[in-house]
Amino acid sequence: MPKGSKDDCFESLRQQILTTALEPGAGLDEASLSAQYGISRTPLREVLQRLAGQGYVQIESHRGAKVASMDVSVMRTFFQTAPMVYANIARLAAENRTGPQLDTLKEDQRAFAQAIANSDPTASALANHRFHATIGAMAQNPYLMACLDRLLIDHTRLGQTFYRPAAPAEKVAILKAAEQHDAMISAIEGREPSLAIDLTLQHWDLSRDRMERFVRPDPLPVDVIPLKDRANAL
Amino acid sequence: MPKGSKDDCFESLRQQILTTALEPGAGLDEASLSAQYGISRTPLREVLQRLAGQGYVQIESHRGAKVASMDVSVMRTFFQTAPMVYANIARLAAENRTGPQLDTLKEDQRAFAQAIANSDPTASALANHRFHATIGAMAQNPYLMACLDRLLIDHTRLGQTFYRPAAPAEKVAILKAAEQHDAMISAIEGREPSLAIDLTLQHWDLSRDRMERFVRPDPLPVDVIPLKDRANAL
DNA sequence: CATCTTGCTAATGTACACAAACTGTGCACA
DNA sequence: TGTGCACAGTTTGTGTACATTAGCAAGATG
Repeated sequence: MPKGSKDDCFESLRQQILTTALEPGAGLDEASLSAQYGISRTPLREVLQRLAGQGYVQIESHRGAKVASMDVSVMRTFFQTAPMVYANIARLAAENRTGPQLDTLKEDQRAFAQAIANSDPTASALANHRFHATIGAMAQNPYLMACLDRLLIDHTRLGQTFYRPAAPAEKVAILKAAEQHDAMISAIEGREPSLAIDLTLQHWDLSRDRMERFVRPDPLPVDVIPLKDRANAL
Repeated sequence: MPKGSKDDCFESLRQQILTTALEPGAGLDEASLSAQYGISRTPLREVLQRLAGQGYVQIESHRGAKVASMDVSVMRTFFQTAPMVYANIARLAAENRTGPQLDTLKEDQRAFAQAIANSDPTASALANHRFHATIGAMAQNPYLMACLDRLLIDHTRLGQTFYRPAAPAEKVAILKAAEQHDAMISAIEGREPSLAIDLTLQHWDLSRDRMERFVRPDPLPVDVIPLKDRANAL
């Protein structure tokens, strides 16, 4: 799909990484990517370097670029760090948000609701990502924003890898998440920092529980096998 | 000074930015820089992009690169954010530090003390930067590290702009800072997170007071002008 | 006289060719 | 049979020429 635009390439790669269409650790070949997007290797390399600067990819000298990995040690750190940063971002967003930013946030939420209605998990994940990135922008804090960006990358990717399309609880959870978004919008619009923090932490708990349930699912019932068969097994 | 190495160029620009030899907002011309460091424009652009990724410079499309600015709104955010991040980094560093990292930290502190002994403010600022960056590495938290990196850039630059070589209090303060570094090393070595946090916050208070004193100095004595002259003025 | 248009200039952005480095394979030798 | 080395192939890094764009200044036009 030759498009010719560098920004298109950047966005495409970014979204593919967020949706794990490009899996963590996947190699990114300059030649094939530049051919794929119809741009030369020079601007493609710039795209990769920008992605590396924001934590999407890792570049090793003479070994090319890889999608940022997500091993267990990173996950541990993620769960340790996210709530603190999210809470502080929420506080600052409630204090510093501007009118246009609030409009953007509501638009993000509309897109999120639409994606849920369409039962499109990829689109909803990306819309959710944008929603939280917009809250980050409201905080007007470039330092925390650098941290938040990286957290959101891994959060969105974890949400994808832990997504179970078949589970009915999944649908309930995402609808509840959408409700929480609405409440967060109200808190930010009403400039209520402490409420925004509380709602954000509740939102985090929901997301964390969803992921934990995936790692440590409900054990299978032990008495599925009838007693008579159990006797036979012995 | 043609050196031929890309990393040299990166380090040189980085240090010049940290020491404000390149002032915030200063334009960075590709052609002259590539000539200066004896590398072609392509690798130089990569250097600038890497610097942009870490927050040292800002790149605008078709307008080239500038040293990251430091306006008042950024400063406000800096003072708001730094203590929280520093404290959390200190806690994690005390919990997660490794032996080799501790050696590096002690080496950084030696270099800092040496720079103080030599009365070299530029070298001591860079050594101090490395000291705190090493503590950041100990925390093993890539999310907070991204935040810390940006904070340290501005912290080091603020320290430079607020430096008064003539003030005797300055010498006292930097010696006290060195003592605090030693205490922090002990706390990290002894794996005492809460102590590390306390010491870090004390260290922050010292640094903040130094900078505040610069902005809001002690008022000049009002009775310097003898009374008789004052009568004449009327 | 003010404002808009238009062309020039100096910078950044792109493409491509060449150089350097890493990886894997095959062969020789212990 | 196992180990080490050398070479080839592939991929990344660099240099250079060319294309494109933003900013500015001069001129035309209302």
